[in-house]
Amino acid sequence: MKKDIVQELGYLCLGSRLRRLGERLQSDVQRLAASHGLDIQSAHYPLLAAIYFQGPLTVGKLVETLGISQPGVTRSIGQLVDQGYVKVTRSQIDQRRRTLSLTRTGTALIERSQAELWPTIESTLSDLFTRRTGRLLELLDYCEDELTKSSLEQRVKNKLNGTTDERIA
Amino acid sequence: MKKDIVQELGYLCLGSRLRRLGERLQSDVQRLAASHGLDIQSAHYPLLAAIYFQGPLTVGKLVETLGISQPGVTRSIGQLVDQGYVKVTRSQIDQRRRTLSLTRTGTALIERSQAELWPTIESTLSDLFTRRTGRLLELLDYCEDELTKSSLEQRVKNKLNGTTDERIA
DNA sequence: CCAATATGCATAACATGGTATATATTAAGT
DNA sequence: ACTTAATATATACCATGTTATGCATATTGG
Repeated sequence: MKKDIVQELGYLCLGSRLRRLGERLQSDVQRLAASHGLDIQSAHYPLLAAIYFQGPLTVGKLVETLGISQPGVTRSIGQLVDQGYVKVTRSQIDQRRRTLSLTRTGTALIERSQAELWPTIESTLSDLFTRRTGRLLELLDYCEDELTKSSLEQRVKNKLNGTTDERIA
Repeated sequence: MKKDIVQELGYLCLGSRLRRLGERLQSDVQRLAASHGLDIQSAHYPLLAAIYFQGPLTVGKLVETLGISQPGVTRSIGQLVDQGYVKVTRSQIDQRRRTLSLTRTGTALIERSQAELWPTIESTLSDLFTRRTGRLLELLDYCEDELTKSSLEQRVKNKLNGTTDERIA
């Protein structure tokens, strides 16, 4: 690997590296979902899952549950409503509150994802990220290199095909 | 801590969590810089540092060195030129290439940052992130909680004031 | 030498996060 | 009851990353 500068700067590049690694994983998950015919942005999974597992929630509860900013939740919910996965009802007792629940389509999406996709992703990432090193930077180096050699998407597909390929993973 | 859902979903939330943790660190570093009178976006440090340590570079070389996309580099460089930290010269031999070097102001900015800011950030983050756990998710839980209790910014300031406060750090 | 390809950078459009602030509704204090 | 404060959500705008694509300049093959 090159990027001597990144390694030399060490923790000073940590913010940018974490961010980019996160974006990379998000887009891999999204591509995987797409290849299963699941039309979803991976960043929306946490919202849908929270509603699925905890039942109807308000925007504020979602913010609390997920630790994302309120405007972020509001926008994501807007998109999910447009896509028909979430429906909104204004509370009768408090007209400010908007209660969010899954539509039939939304529920189906989550159930299919949970059955077909999540376990493999979970297991692949767990393999990749569970490493003996306690030093984050080394773990980060390792994971970035590995994901460059073979993306999460590729790894998941290999796993599904039984091509476990331990030489790479 | 709440966020049971985030913990329950595990690696499925990893992308979003890494990304947001990264953004948080970036903005803390930026606030720290500002409080030292250093007018810089923290995401630009890697670019400036690369030019500082390796001498004048083209856009393409920066892309290679940092592992960031070319449009990302182009935009950041544009801002750094506007701020007067970087100057651009078109290569005589190849008119497509743009060579980037630091201005006097840019060099001063890096040298002051290196002297006054980077070592403390490095050491604070190293303390925080060097933990015995090999499981990334546990490390992530730990770091998110700790940074919620006391931000990187606060920790660095404590460190500079000798308020080491090992109970929190 | 000229057409075709390759290279280096720029531009456009999007994704996903953030903060600051506006608006609407409810709750509270006098 | 009526002003004021608090709460829930929405809107506007910014930061930093990404792909996809355009355009100018270099290089190469016939």
